[in-house]
Amino acid sequence: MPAKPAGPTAPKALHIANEARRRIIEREWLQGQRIPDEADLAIEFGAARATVNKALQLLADEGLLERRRRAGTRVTINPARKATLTISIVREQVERAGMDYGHRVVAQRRSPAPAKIAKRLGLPQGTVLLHMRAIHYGNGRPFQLEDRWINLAAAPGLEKLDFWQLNANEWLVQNAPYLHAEIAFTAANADKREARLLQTQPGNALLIMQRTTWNELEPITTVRVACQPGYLLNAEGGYRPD
Amino acid sequence: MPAKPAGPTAPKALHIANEARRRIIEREWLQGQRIPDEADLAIEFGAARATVNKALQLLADEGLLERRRRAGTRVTINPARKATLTISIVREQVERAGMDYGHRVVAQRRSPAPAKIAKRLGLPQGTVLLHMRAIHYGNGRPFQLEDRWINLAAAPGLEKLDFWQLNANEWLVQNAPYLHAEIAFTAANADKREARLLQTQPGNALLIMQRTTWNELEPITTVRVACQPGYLLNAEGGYRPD
DNA sequence: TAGTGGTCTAGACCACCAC
DNA sequence: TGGTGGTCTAGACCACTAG
Repeated sequence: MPAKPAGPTAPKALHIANEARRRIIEREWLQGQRIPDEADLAIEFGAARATVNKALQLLADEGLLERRRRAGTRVTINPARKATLTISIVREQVERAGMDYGHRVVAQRRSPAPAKIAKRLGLPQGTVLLHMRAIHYGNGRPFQLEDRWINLAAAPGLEKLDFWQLNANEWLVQNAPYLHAEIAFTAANADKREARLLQTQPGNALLIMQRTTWNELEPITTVRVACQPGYLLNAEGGYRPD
Repeated sequence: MPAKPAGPTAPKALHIANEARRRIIEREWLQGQRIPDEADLAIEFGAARATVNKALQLLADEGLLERRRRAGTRVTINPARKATLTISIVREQVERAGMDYGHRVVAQRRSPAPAKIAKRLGLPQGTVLLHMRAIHYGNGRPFQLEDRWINLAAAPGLEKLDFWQLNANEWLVQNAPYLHAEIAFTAANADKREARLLQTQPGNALLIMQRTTWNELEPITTVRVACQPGYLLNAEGGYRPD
């Protein structure tokens, strides 16, 4: 008899994952210890092995389990805490906060890449890039400063656009999907220009987000975003609730 | 004839995912457009529908596709860029950087929760918590400052421990697994005490990481970590390479 | 109400590696 | 070399919702 009903509406794999998580948290399965193998758990939960596999892979992705062929599945001793940052386009961030969005281009010109930028992109120093700086506003107050370098070769069609009006951020998201990205965060003291543009004082601590993206062949763009003082970047961590 | 060989060693689902990603990136499948349904793709790739499903779910998790029953699968218009932060225990971070790890507890005492902390934990103001501050060192130089509040009720066995010697961070990771976590980043200017402890100047911009964790019943701990000036936090973004 | 994704099952073969 | 996880298949039923 093939295919039993897939459960009322509660994904069985999730149920198994949650139950396994409970056992780990309540120390029924101890750190470093082996847990029963997939076949046994399949019997216990009355599920197919594939379903148990899906559940355990979920926990392994979360870092709670370590799985190896032949060696079995063990509870991780020092689980790394994983968090997922969802970085949407600035406009959506601002609008989600219930503010009116605006943006203004401060500078835009072709310019040979400085050593630092060239290195970050992996391009020869002096390669001509499009350099632009813009301010994103929420309710008329500066929200983020954007300092972006764009590899013209990787963004066909971009030369013709008028970024004085268009939003480079959104154009790139929509027109130059990336394959690989590097993201880093740091803090910096606002310099005079940043302070002026953000309408704050020089020296104030700013959260800096630095992103570089590549397609399969070449770098697309690198951007340094300086957030307004006090900006709190939230990430989602932990596991989904039962 | 059941079960064909699972492919030489190349997971077929990954191959399909990569090919689909290529089609998106190279605009063969346009933003907002519907892509063929699972059954058709299964035929095209000579795979079972379950395999195609796995591949497309992967892309949906990455934010490249939006899938809805009956409506089909569409290419996301403004894909949110997702990044995964892997936050391991400080000692591992330091050691991975090739430095010697050390840590020193600066203060430790029971104390009623200040309003701000109580609110963050969702506990009544004045609840007695364990408050501790510690410095983590790399090669003898301050690496991170940790300011932690622990809910004693959620960490049984903790009262008896000697945190002047033990590493609270690691003890908690090993003994009080959390179910839910909130993580946030911001920047702050070092105050005098922070500057002294980090051996830097007051006013310097510090990257601040603020984490709070809960088990299924109650908050466990909240911690504010101040990183040394110039600290760069790397996240992993984008998609896995082909 | 019919088309699409979501999920499960039973069986199978394979890769890996601890023993 | 055998036990364990990794993956695939073919078939099935169900949930959701666009038309």
